[in-house]
Amino acid sequence: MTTLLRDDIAAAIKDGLARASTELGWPKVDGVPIEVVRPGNPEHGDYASNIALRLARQARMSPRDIAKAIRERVRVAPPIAAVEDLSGFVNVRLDEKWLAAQVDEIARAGAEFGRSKALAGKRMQVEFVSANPTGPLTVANARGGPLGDVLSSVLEFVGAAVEREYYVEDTGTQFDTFGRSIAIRYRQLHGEDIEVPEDAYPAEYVKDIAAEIKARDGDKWMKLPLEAQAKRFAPEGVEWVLREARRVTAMLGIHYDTWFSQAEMMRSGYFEKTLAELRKLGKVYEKDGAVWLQATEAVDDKEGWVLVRSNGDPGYLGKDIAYHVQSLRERGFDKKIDIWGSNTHYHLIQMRAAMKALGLLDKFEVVLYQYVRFLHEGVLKRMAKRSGQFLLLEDVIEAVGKDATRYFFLQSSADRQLDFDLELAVQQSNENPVYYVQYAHARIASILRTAAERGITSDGGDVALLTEKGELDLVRLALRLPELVDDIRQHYGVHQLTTYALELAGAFHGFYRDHRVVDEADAPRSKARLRLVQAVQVALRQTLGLLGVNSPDKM
RNA sequence: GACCCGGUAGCUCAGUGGAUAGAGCAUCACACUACGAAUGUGAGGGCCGCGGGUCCGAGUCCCGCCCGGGUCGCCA
Repeated sequence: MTTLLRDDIAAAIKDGLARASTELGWPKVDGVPIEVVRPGNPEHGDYASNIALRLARQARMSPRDIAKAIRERVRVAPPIAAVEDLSGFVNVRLDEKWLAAQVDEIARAGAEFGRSKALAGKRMQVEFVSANPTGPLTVANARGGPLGDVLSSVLEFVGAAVEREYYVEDTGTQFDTFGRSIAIRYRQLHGEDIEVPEDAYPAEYVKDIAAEIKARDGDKWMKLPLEAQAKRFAPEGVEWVLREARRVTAMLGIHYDTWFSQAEMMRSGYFEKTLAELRKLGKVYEKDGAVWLQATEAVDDKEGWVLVRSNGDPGYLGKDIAYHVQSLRERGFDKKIDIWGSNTHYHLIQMRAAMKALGLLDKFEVVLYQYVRFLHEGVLKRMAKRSGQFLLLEDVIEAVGKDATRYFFLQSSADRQLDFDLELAVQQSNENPVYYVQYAHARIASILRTAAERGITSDGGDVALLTEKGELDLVRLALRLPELVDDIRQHYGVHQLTTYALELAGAFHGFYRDHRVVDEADAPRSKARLRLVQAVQVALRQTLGLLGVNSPDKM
């Protein structure tokens, strides 16, 4: 399957339109794309096009006449069985023999089903989570995990070479503060009466890190002044955090290709190089001893944003621009997709302005997800590492498992805010829709086992025997997966996969009720239906695979 | 004040400008001596926040307003 079914249908309609246009002497109607959708109402066929409605004004004809003229000229040949026109729509019905034959195609394709080469040859970097390396992963900053991981999987599925990247921000103020926080705890552990200042990280894990250092080195560092200790301990703290991040993301089934260090980027000289380029472009100015980027895209009254602080330290924006330039130029990615929390939306405005100035805007994409709050003592709260108030990702995974955790994050669109109630999540984990989908998969596996025990397999099954609506509707649904994957390639709405999984599983459960698959009295039909449920299983497995969720044969 | 996201069934949410707005949960009533009941069938439940506009057609696009969340730092 090299092209998408809907594209084939659209091409057939376009061909019909072209013929109608020449035969009837219509004015030129170039440039109008043929859109094809799956109508919600089955009476309207398998695909519908609104082309006649779109053309009506321009052609100064009634939509019905246009639709009729097109309908009469669309070539009817598999996969198309019939073309109808109704209220200005051109509706297409798929050929049922052709549909049945797709069962073999899908079952045979197996792990290849749904794949494409749409992005073959493209190198893409998907950067996600990348939380400040100053504490463990919380449910808030973890939301980017499943989003980024599944998007990466989909992009790979359509042929791209994808690198999953965790950007380690191991320079800057927060990094220094983290080191100082550890140093203070270290001193406290040695009996020093020193308070934790307000801007430090107060949480318990900071003590754990300090205790680890003490256990290993004793009072070896006590003679150093605080700032020197901070410098010494910050990288150790980051090591600890990254070790945790690696472990916990792995629990979620996420495996990064690169853990890219900001410090390393700074050492590469890219920061200065990028600054020089921006300066050359005339996008940079000096004020109050700092270096600023001109806010050409500003949506408010700001004139610019700081790239280098007046104390000489590189600012976050400057570093992030340089990091992106390095990824897209030196590291050679055709596209960099960042999965960011919505609190960075102002940063995104700044980044877009910078990327535009540098001519890299078309290679820079961001998926913003809204924040996750959590229920703490009955009250919804935002999480913040610096306030020491958060719900650990690890605790959630341990409570409800990897699959339910991933599914929870992937159910709603990134644009929607999530509220997390751990108690409720545990209580409801058995009702997580992921099990509904997995159950469909396991049920099919069970049917195949039972059939095999009774000496019936799908071998030699003739899918031409699949003629019932209930049977063919399953095929129709399965065939939607490649199109859905292509939608996600374009719009990044990975949550649609969970909706689809639910729909396919539901369709199968309904089919199961009405149709006996294994029937010793009718071996040919059994074989054909076994083939069918195998195809459904393939579609389910492919979908769950993209979601990073298991496809169990037994539950 | 400016900008971003959300407001759809009691709850949680789907819904690429199309034709009669969907699912899960919850409630009620049913269905296992049949391939897995973690299932299925049926019922009830909707001014798609409000008001304008564009369009042949608006839950979807535009404008205004209301409500909830977020952001606007020489932090990251």
